[in-house]
Amino acid sequence: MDPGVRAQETPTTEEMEQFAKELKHRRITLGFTQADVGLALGVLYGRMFSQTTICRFEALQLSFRNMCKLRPLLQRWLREADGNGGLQELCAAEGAALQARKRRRTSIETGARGALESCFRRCPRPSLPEMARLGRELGLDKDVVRVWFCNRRQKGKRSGGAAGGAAVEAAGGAGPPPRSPQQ
DNA sequence: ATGCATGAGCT
DNA sequence: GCTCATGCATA
Repeated sequence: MDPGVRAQETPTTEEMEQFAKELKHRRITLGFTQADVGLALGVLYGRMFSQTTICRFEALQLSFRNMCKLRPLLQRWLREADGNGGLQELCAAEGAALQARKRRRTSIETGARGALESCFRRCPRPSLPEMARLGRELGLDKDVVRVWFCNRRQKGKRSGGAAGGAAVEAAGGAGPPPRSPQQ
């Protein structure tokens, strides 16, 4: 009764950093851009990823759990890519992306950003009324403020660079995530 | 490389 | 509404 094959074990932070570094190096050596890799994953798995995601993976700027999910795919891409003689321009253009969307990116003034950061330090999770008030003071829409706080919290959960935090979890039974009763 | 945003899933 | 995974748009 030898399990032999164990259910996917959680890689250590060191292994993850090592892999991210190797991926980036080989990717560049093979002459691929981050966008190329994202597209290749689409061809190999039917699941495409953006340049942004590949960039964040290499920089360890995703949550540890997210990194664990993407690693197997990137590992296989690495195998395919360098096992091919080292130079293949597969999947050049998948029918030329048809971009009809033109979403605009809101730009928050430097001053307002500083104010938001100050508030975040005091309270990372302000209530809706408070965010609305803050928005009024800064001349920002309440939803812009709400989204800003959401994104700010996410940044604090990144793997790389984030030291002193809890990058290790789920090792046989993680307790229930602490949930604060929001209104 | 990174800021602001969307959408799914959960509570 | 929040968290989480993900990406368009832009610095």
